[in-house]
Amino acid sequence: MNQPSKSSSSPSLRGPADHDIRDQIVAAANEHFSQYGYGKTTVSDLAKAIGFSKAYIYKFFDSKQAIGEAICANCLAEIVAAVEQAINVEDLSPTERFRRLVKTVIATGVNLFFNDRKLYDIAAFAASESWPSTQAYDAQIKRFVAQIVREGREIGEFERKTPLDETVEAIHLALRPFVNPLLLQYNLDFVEEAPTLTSNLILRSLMP
Amino acid sequence: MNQPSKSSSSPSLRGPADHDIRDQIVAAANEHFSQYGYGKTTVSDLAKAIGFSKAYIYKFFDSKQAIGEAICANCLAEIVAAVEQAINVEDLSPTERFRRLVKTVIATGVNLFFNDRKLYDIAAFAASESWPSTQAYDAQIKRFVAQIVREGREIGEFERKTPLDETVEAIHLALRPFVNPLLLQYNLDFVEEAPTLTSNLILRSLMP
DNA sequence: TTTGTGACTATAAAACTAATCGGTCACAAG
DNA sequence: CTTGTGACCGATTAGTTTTATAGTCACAAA
Repeated sequence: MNQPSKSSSSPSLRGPADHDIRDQIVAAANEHFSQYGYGKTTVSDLAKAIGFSKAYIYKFFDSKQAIGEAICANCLAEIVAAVEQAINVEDLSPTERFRRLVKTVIATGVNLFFNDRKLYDIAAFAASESWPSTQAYDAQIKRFVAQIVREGREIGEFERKTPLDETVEAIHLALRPFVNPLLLQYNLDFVEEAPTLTSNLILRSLMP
Repeated sequence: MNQPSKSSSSPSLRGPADHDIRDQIVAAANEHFSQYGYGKTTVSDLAKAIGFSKAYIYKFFDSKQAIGEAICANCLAEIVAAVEQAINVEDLSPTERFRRLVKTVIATGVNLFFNDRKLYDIAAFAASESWPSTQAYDAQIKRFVAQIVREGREIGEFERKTPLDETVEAIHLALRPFVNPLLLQYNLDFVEEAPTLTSNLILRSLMP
């Protein structure tokens, strides 16, 4: 067996999947990237930060971009977590759940933009290049939408004539300007009204 | 009166509003910008094209950007015209009118992107800087939407509970990714399904 | 007055060079 | 086997210099 044990899902990773050093690299990258930005951080900087040589980094990551991917994935996972927490509350109507989904996804994204701009820039670039992390994020949000719509239909709160797939796809498309980090930055002017306006529009279209 | 007679609406114009030379400049700019792009065209190029000196251009336009504004306005006016032609057909239901609005605005925008990329780039830049031409374009599309929704409500085809303003604003927001040239380029992947999907979603939300 | 220009400047973009950085590899130590 | 590195190469990038260009102005001809 010449091939080193690869991580379960993620590509462009090298060496043992769960390794102390890997976590150290990610931690250092998170600090450096968010402080100086992706472009101004060199791989040597990260190596120095954890007290190893640059070459050693490449035992764990395929490329600098792969490190960016990891940091970006963390970033987006936080948004997903925030949304999950917001909508997974007992005794919430699908309507209310959906409102919260929209509100939280926008608020968390905007927060990232203003309070962690350097990390946001990575996420935006990732979105522009369709990195796996971005696709996973997108898919996760879509899953949340599908879950809420399905529940709403079962309860009888939402209409059932339109194919579920079409509904979910359309909703996802309408939310894209605020879900996708690359697009969000061009829609900041609408961030105040958008949650209510868009939620209302979509919920009206879901009415039985 | 020291101030030269300014054009009625547009700022950053100089000298007589309707002047043969002005049209010549615009014509030359249209050709050069669409062929070589805004950046690669110099004001001297335009001057040479119409057989005058560069300085004379500045008797009619405040800046090179002002010329770009004029060309961009033409561009967007063509989209507006296409939409107008598509929806102003006798005996069309508001529903059908709306479908045509969405379909045409997307198709014309995409066409501009693929067949007149250099001009599209100007429009995209204009959108990113919110030039007056872009704002006017936006306002015009919004007016079309308002007109259709109003008619649909009068006929009883659309619901009347939601405030008209809110409805129009929400629809405009949902269409933005395809109306705004800056955003359109990031949504090309959805250009096939978007018209139907988005139209259906919005029309469902308009149902009485 | 209106039409038109050459000469000028300050700024921005090319062009070029030097340094840096991403990434690899052979090799060493435990 | 795993852990770890210095030396090296090609491609970007940073820094500088040089060139081109946007925009102004004083002035001239009709």
